[in-house]
Amino acid sequence: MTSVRNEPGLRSETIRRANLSSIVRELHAAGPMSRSALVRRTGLTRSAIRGLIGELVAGGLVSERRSAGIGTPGRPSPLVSPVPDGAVVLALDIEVDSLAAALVGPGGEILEHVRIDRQRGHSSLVAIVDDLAELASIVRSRRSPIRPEIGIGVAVPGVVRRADGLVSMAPNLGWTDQPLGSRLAHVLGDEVPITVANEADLGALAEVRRGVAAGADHILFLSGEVGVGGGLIVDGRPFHGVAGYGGEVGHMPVNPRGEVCNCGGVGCWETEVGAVSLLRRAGRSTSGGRAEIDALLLDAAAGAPQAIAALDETGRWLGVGLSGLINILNPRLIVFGGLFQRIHPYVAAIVDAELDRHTLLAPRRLVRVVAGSLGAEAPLVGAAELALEPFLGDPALWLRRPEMGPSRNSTIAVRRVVA
Amino acid sequence: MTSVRNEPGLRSETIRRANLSSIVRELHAAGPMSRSALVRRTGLTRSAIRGLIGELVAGGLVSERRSAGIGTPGRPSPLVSPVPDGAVVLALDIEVDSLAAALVGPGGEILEHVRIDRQRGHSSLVAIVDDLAELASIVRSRRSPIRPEIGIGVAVPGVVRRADGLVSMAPNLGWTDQPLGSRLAHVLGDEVPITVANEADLGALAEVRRGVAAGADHILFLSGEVGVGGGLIVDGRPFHGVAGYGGEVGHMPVNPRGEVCNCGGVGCWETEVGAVSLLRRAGRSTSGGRAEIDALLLDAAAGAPQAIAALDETGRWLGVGLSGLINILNPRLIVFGGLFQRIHPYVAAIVDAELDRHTLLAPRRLVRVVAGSLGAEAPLVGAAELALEPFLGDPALWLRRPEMGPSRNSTIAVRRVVA
DNA sequence: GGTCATTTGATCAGGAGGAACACAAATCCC
DNA sequence: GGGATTTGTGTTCCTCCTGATCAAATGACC
Repeated sequence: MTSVRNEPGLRSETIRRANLSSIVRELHAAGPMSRSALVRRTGLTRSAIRGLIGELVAGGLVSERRSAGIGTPGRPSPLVSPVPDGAVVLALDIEVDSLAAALVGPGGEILEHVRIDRQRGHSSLVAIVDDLAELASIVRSRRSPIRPEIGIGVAVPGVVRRADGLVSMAPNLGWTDQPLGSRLAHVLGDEVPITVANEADLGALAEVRRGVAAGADHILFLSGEVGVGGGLIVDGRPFHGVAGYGGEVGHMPVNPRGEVCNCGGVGCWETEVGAVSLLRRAGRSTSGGRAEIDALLLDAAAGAPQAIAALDETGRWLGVGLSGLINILNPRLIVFGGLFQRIHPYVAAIVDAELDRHTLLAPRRLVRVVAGSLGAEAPLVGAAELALEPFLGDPALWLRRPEMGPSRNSTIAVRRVVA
Repeated sequence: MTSVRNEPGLRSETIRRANLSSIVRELHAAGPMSRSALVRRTGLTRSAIRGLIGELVAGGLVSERRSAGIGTPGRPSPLVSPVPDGAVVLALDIEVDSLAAALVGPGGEILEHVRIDRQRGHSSLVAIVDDLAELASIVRSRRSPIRPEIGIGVAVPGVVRRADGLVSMAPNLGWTDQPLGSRLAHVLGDEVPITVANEADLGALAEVRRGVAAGADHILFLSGEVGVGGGLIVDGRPFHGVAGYGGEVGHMPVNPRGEVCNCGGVGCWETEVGAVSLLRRAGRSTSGGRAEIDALLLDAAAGAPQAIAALDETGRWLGVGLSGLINILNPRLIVFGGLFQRIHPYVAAIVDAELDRHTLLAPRRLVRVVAGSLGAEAPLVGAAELALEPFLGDPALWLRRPEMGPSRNSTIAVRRVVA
């Protein structure tokens, strides 16, 4: 039931904000383009674009310069570009075996980037946050002086409550109900909004903004090393259920006679398709991490039967689980990230065959399974996009007023006195 | 990647349309209310509401009348109501064992309603469409003269392509790739838009608009007799993947050693939780349909062990499958419809217990499982809501102009001649 | 190199739409 | 019956986009 809203109704200002947003989004998505291209892509008139661009230029968010002549008749249209320093975000990424920080500018340009290895296994919240803070100061110092970031985005391999960045569960870090968001705010300062999200959700966002899924409306991103995570883009927007817990496809039950999962359930999908089961099937140490997987893939490439059989079996279970997800979600694209991106060449054929067997015909025809294009940096890129989102949605909030002109609202109403 | 759009950019008119829409939506959702209540709920000013209501009144879509005094000081605010004939839709419902038609007015008021029994089993597209046409003419004749409906919504127990109403698969009707949409347009006329959708999708829409889930943002509606269907509401809007095929939760794989499903797969959820498995577990005829289920429930209520055991087993599988869905979707509410609504009292406790076992803690805490409130009419109600949606989204398109005033755009520009 | 077509920027009037304000009307309370 | 309160009414103002017109800059062509 709709109730009282605190926001005011739509008014002229809403239009302006939305139109500014659509210009900034176009530039962010497709890079610098001519003013006339913006006219075509936004549907606004030349006059309107002119006014809006003027405001963005005055506000220091975009710049115009003469475009190099490109052989078309007519008056040349100036090239509009985002100003590199216009809106910079800090992206942080907590992975099972590494930590990373980056400064990212509008258009997704990575200005600075640091990644350090991390011991696999459990670490305290405080220790990780301190390490992240150090990485942040490193990338910041490389680019000083810089205006403060407009937002901070953080990727975590765990279940995250969006509202405050509480990490409800992160088995690979050994975390339960750890207040990552507030701890980060404590260390990094609370002037800048900090948004924490699941790494798979951010991988999905990254691939749909800057990767193979660019511009797709409905995608499912699958990521995982030990655990298996899913990220959903629905109608072009990130999906995350009621509290941000959505997308935990790893704990979909697929095999009631399967193994016990570390979530407490039995036969969860991730017990069949995760790195551990793949390594065990191949007869390898399950504690080796990424190097062990790489060795397995080398074996498979060389034709080792046990390696190939292990990948086939994992591929079959991937197909079984994905079938259910495709039936439920009817996505246009499934993007393999993380571990799955690396094994994609080896399992793609089997996955497709399983999909043919288990998926309803209609949604099957529409979906494709592809490897991601961003590799290990997908969550970091997604974290930047997440932090940038408020800016893209309403850039007017970040317009620096050139000078505060005298208020024109000085009309003094004359009170009429009635007898 | 964003591309050239055909729509113009946002302008003043967009604002007006959106504000008209929000007024009409409020009235549709919450029923008649005072003008001042609309001011509070839309966030618009009194001036704006005045103008907008005036336009809607002049256009014949709403009416104002003095409200009965209700004991509050201040000038009384007139009650704004949708005009019953303002926007009427025709809703059609194809069920396994019945067909229905209804005329539904704004506010969801059912003006006329007919439902007839149907032989369970396969029927040709042509025969069913002819029957629906007859039902349509019956409800129409009961309310003549009436202006033509503004839309027709159709519920089908099958997989439907939204774009043209092609029924890709409807096992219970024996349909494969049947062009229901175009056939209906052929018989009912193509002046009025016809939208066909899956019955579970429409059940979800019905429950979120007029049922237990009123106003919830994220819900999963579960429906089914023979097959099992799911309907999703995501962020308050119906979800239906790329082509409308989303929500087919019945074919989620849950038991690789289970039975063969009529989709060709093995161990689909619906082979474990559908009516057939329930009846078989209870040792009853699996061809009996609804009456057989009712008898089973009577037995269970009387304490018959086999009936109770069968319901328990179905409840366990319900819980297992729902756990996966909750982990993936993080919904606020799961609404049991159709068969599941009827068995809800008998399985609720077991389902909850299974959810406690299999669902991740964080999303588990936020979700509730409830019985639907619309019973067998949920798909029909949803079909009406679906047909009404274009009207709610932009009521300005249905404003009847009282009289066409002389165009004021008669400014004749003087062409300046330059030397 | 000049001319013309074409495309696009610049400028300005116009219109649409909501906000803000003052005032009037209608109701309740005392 | 007077006052407080709430809400409708009417007017003015501001914001923002559109559309028309002119000017500028470029390519194509002779």
